[in-house]
Amino acid sequence: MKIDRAVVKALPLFDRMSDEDLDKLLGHASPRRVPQGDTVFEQGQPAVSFYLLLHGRLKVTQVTADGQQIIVRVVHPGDLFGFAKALQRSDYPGTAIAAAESLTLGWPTDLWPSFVEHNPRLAVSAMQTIGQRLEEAHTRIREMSTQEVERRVAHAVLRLAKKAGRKEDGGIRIDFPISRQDIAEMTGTTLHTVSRILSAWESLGLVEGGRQKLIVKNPAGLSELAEGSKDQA
Amino acid sequence: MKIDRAVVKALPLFDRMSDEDLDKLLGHASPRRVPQGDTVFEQGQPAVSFYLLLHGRLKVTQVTADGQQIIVRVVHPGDLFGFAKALQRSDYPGTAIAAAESLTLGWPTDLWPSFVEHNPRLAVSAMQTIGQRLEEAHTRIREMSTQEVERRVAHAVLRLAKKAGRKEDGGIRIDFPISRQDIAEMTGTTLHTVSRILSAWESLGLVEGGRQKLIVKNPAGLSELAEGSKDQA
DNA sequence: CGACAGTTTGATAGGATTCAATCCTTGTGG
DNA sequence: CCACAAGGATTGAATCCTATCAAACTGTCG
Repeated sequence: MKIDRAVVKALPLFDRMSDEDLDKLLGHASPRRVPQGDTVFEQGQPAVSFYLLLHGRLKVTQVTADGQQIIVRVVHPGDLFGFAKALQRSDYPGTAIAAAESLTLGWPTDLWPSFVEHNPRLAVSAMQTIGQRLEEAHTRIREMSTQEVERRVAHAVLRLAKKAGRKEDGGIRIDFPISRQDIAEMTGTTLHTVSRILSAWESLGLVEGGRQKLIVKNPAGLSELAEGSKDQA
Repeated sequence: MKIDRAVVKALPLFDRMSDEDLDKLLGHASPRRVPQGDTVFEQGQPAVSFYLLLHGRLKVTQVTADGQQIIVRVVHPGDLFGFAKALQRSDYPGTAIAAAESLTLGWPTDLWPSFVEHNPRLAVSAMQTIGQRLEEAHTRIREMSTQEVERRVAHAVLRLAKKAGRKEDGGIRIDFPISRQDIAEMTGTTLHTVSRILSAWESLGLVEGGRQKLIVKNPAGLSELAEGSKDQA
């Protein structure tokens, strides 16, 4: 399969890299088409590769010892994922599963250290990426510590709309199949509660739901909910 | 104030650095004694320096828009902290306050990029550090999503015992002043609930409480609680 | 047109927060 | 050295949000 160099070059992570270096990088990369529902790697497997998502959408999940599942994060096009080696561990901490048909680019994990040492710029960029992810994690911790479920769901939906939203007639549609269960696993609640909340929102005209479908009709209204306007009164 | 080079050199983050480079590094560092209750930096301030904790104990807190406070993490001796620049932001995301009298080493933030570019090894180490922190954050998210309060508190206490425990007559003492409120802010609950839980544990002989004091008498018993033995039955 | 996966909705129970009051402990000042 | 202030901790009672249990519904796919 032919890899479009321009696509990769457009990503912030690689934009400072010379064409020469980039070609060398792409020379080692293996593209892979991932059908919906298939996994790129699974929790506990040895980390043999790290990846870049070119197209589609992935969910990274973790299963706890007692069988409960959570969604750690959603991978959007342009995101690097599965670089366990950078986290100083030899196996993947989670499972990456395609929420929609996806296209990934994979490199052998062994190449990571040499990449980083040969391209300090890349090292800095990668570190910033992880840093941002850390901040997102802290945001989530903060939300889960201090906010009730409805606000957390509001935040999660707004984030999805921003990261994976596509404008549509009178609303922003989440551009990949997403279930109530998924949202529940992102916010630390149950699908029942999510369903109730979305139903309530739908009757308020804030969103429009459906089977694995979600359209935000009134982002401003949702934001108000998310920010907890009740304190302002 | 004289800085003990050997102390710094012993840290994993710097152990691969040459004496020469290390001296250059320390030449730019400013040591600072931080009395209990004082802050090293505060949330929202411009990130002028990044730090290393040599001695003592710090709590990194965040305050939400509506005034609620959470403890993001506890900084232990040997930990790097406050490197907001690496997270691609110009201000500190949280406040670092001394839980006990502490000693820090600070460098101007501007030096960070040059450090990293001149010492790829350091870049890798730093990235691993952030990576570990990310994992910790995910662990916390997972716990908050799936576990009831008592198990979360058990985990938090065990972590504290491991990171800041000091053996004592028939128990492991958390070696810095810590209140129920602190534990509540670490686990996303209220001090009341924490107090009730600790009281219950004390009557079971698992811990011994007191004013800003906590001694783990039976780590194994606590672990059992933390792992959720109820599912095993 | 079944069958299944996803969704909705009702009823119930329970864990945790909130509100409130009291009790300790520690440090300070007279 | 003792008393008092002040922050910290404990405990009770009531409430409420959310999970759980349970059942029915519906859109979609083969």
